[in-house]
Amino acid sequence: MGDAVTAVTVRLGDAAVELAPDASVREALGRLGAMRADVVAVAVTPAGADAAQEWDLDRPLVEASAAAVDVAPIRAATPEGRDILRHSTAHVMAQAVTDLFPDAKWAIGPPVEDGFYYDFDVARPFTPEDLAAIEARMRELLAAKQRFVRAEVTRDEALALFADQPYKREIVERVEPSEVDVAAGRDEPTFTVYRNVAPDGTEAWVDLCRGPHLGSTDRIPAFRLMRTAGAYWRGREDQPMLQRIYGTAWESEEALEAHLKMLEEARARDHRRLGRDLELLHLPEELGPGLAIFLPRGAHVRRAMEDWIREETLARGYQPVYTPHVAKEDLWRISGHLQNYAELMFPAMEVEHATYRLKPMNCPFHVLAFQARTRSYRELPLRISELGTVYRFERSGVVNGLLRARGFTQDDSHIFCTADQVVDEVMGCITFARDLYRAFGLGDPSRVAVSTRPPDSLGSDEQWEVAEAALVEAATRSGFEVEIDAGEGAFYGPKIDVHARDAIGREWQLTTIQVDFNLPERFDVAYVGEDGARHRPFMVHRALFGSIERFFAVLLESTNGAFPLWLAPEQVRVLPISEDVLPYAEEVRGACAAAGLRVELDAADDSLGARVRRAQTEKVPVTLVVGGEEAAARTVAVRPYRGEQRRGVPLDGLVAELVAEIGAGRRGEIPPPAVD
RNA sequence: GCUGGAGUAGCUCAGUCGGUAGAGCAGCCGCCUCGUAAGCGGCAGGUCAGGGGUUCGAAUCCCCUCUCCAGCUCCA
Repeated sequence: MGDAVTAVTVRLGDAAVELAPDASVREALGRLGAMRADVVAVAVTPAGADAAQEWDLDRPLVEASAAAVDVAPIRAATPEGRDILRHSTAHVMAQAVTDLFPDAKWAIGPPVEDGFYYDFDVARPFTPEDLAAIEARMRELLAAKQRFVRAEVTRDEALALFADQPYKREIVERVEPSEVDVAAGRDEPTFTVYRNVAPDGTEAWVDLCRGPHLGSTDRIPAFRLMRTAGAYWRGREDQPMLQRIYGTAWESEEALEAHLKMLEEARARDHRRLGRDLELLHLPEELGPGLAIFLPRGAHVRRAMEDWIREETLARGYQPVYTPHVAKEDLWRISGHLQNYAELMFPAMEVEHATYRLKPMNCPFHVLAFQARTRSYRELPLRISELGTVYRFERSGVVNGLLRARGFTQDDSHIFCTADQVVDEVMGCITFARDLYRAFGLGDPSRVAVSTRPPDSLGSDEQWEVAEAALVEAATRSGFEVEIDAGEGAFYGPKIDVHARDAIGREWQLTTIQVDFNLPERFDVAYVGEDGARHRPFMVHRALFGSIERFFAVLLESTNGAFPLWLAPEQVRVLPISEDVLPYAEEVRGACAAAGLRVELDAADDSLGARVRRAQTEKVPVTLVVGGEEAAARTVAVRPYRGEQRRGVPLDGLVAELVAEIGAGRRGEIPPPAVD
């Protein structure tokens, strides 16, 4: 390094070309036949380096400080390419904001999933009219064909350049020298800035940025400003609130349109809308935010979920308990919830000189169940389980239908076990979670993450280390690649979160498995060991659905309300073609009901077409149309929600078929259907 | 909790300059007796989120509160 390089060999796959050091990577790609209009940047790997760097197209080869480099074009329609495109669009937006609001101070403007944002400190929040004006100004800047020009500066130069930009100065001041800087013998980091240069050579704007960027502003094919939002500087509540503008940018108008259409569809999939339209849920204002009523159709689905988990829980050796919804404050003081969790608990209720609290968690009750009598090591592992409804006073801004509620039900279990049983027990929970995801059509877990010790937490270092290691071992031995979410554990112990991906690709955290060493200590929980002495058990807490309500909402949005047969609130609908076949239609309904199917007869005074339409829009999995032909032959015409119609299907055979499908569905043997 | 946006019939939405509210769907009643995604006609349905203010007059303008949405923060 540092030696004068006279020529650089540039390789792309099998092709190679030798160029002068001052040639740009753009030129190199051109010579290699890999330059296209949609190439936004270049992945450059200097010989000997183990990772590629993203470079601007106009950056000269000499800056690689290597005699040979590997290059690969980064195209707009790739995740990396879109990030660059969006990052550049964020810069253009900041320039437009500065043009329209000269006093605006800039914070950060990164690409994010599906778009970008930029945070500003401005005198007043942006209005929708401001957004339209900013977007219009951005279109002028795109047409102005400003080039993005990269430059390296020192810390002092950067501080001088952004003398009137306090947030940029703060960023500059906080940066430590990177590994690259250290390797190059620099004790100060190098900063990069990007100047926006107009075709006439004048500098229109400059921003601190790691890059890379597009060659020029007219290379942004399609963008849209989406919305404004408040956001704390550096994401901390004690910091000033900035005004954030979200936008999105894409490689083509078509891609932008497709994205906007997808957003529209996601809105239509909202569980609150589906819950209302399909008469599953009722979220009236009279109840209060974060509280829900399950209407009969929703209740049928929920019961199917609850029946499944109850049966499986018993089959896997858990003991059921029932516990109350409130308890005296003393209990919450012993458990530590009043000290550590008070802001999430509903306020106290005074009753006959005693103070009661709604339960935010089921754990203390399960501990009391364990302590109902002296426990022997022979009883361990003891798995205590219930569907326990808890109430948490969530801050008003975070409540979100069933996904984030103030009252919700956990399929909650606490496993009391010895140290050497922990790994097996946690593995059992992970396997259980996998089986549950499969049965409910979510496929296998998409992500398994162990959350480690957070800053404010109870317990000793040794306890945490042992428990974290046990969780990692259990997840690994269950066949999952474990990710570590550092510092994300609960205050009372580390946890494993099991995530699933829904039908439209969104990831949800559902199952949580936690080790709790707080409660056993606080309640002085003990069992009598083989040696006759008292021993402290480990306590593993797990909720597989997470929350029944939340899982229900995820399932509803994932299936778009078209539940698999075994979960559907109404599994079969019978439609008589005319009044004279009503007796046979009744018979069909009766045959289904006798087999345990949830079935309705729609003999309303509407045309068959209207009733078929109603059955389809209500997403009933199986519609049976019966007329004279069917009555005579004791068959049905089957119209499934998805798939082909079948006529002349024998009634008995169909009922057996549906019963078999329900069994298979419950056992997780039916793969999820195509996206509805 | 914080920032912005919104709240009109069960649902989706219109309502101009401040002049006391309308459509489609759903519901109810009647006609039609029907072969696979909307047959026809009629009726009823509103404290315009709630409260206060300005005004001769408020869905419309102002203030407060509640709720919802999008974020931030937080989380199952």
